[in-house]
Amino acid sequence: MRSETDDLTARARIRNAALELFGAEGVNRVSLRAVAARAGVSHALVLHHFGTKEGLRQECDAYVISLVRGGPGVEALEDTGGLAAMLEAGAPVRRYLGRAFLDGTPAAATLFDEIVEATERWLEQGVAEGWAQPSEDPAARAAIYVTWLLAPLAFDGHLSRVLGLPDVHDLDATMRYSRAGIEIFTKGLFADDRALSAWDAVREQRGSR
Amino acid sequence: MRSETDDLTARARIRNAALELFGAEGVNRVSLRAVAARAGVSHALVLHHFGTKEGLRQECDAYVISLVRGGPGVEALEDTGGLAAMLEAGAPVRRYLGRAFLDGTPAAATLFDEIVEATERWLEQGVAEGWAQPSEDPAARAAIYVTWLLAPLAFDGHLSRVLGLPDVHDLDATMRYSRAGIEIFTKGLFADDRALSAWDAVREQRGSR
DNA sequence: CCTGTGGCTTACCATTTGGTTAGCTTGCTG
DNA sequence: CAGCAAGCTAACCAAATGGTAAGCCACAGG
Repeated sequence: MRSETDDLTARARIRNAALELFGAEGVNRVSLRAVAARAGVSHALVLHHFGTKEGLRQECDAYVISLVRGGPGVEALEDTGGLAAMLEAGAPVRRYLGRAFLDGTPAAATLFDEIVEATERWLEQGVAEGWAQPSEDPAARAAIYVTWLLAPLAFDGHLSRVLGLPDVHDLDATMRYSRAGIEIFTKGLFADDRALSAWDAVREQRGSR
Repeated sequence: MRSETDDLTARARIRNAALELFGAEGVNRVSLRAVAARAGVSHALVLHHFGTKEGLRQECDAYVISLVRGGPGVEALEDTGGLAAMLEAGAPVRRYLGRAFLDGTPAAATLFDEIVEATERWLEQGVAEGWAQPSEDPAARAAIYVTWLLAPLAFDGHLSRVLGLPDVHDLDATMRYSRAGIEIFTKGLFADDRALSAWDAVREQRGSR
């Protein structure tokens, strides 16, 4: 197993270093000098290759998004909404994606929209085929569903701490909490309609005000 | 309605300004000078009152957490896991809390743990009383449930954009997506066990490797 | 009237940040 | 070999940031 420092081009090394650091810390908490140091180059080289820090971020965005889109099969965005490909990607990429969605970069916003749209189509199909529950508000449901699948990426630290796991991005950790999620998606969480009724009561109350 | 700039003490004005800005942008993207400007004071006064930026953040943490804990009834953390109080708080407070969880401050971590623990007890009670589904892994389920309730706070921008709403923190917006969430919690998302079966298949496959 | 004391500001400082410039090295090509 | 382009660096810069020092100002109490 060769060291990453040896073989890759400096440009790729910088991109990878940025990917890891941006994903772990957030873009604005990471300085170009930190990226350069991790890549083993001078900080001026980062600018030489990417122009600005924003340029570097865009390169990371494009790279990661290309991984997700061109993942295991072009139909990735057609089944579980591209999220399968995302979850199969390496931990650094996953972390970076989570950060990107949180930071709200334009590229991430576009990707998010795509995923939600694909998910809505997918669920619509599921309803037609009978394996998904119908919904009063399919658009909102698709959006919420996507945010829920992304939630573990956003709250990784808390999840791992609470579950006593070393790192949520470990496959073991992913397995455990995804099981809990699928359980809810399959059986629901509530055994009766009281929450739904309560919500409707609130809606009515507000509507009559 | 008086302007906030008039009556409050400068200290409180600074705290409120910090709360808003930190919540909207994230702590490290906001400078002390920006906070000071919004509060209408010099940036040195911020330091005079709170010592350091970290001190200011801790004050915000403590203030917001006290709002959540001492919200509508001390039993807040006993029913829907303190999240009800959180959602009833004003938009700035909600935004700040979301950021705090994402930034992973120690105080936020403690609060998160409390909420998860309270939620687990609450669900346990629900199972005993028959209004909640049983779970194979109650701890993981409680943790996932909490992250799911927090997800809209984390992905507010994306949610509002996708749903065509001006601001997720508007009550109208909250109503809409929470309805979709409760729907899933009540009816589930999948109408059969195929996702659960697929997960178990993966587990078996991994276990035998 | 003096004398604090607390709220508050101006002026300053060291550090870090993203970004620029000039120049060095290496290797390819005419 | 000349020269030229690409990869790369050291040195530098202006701006912004968190933080400090000194002092102003109002007002309470002796």
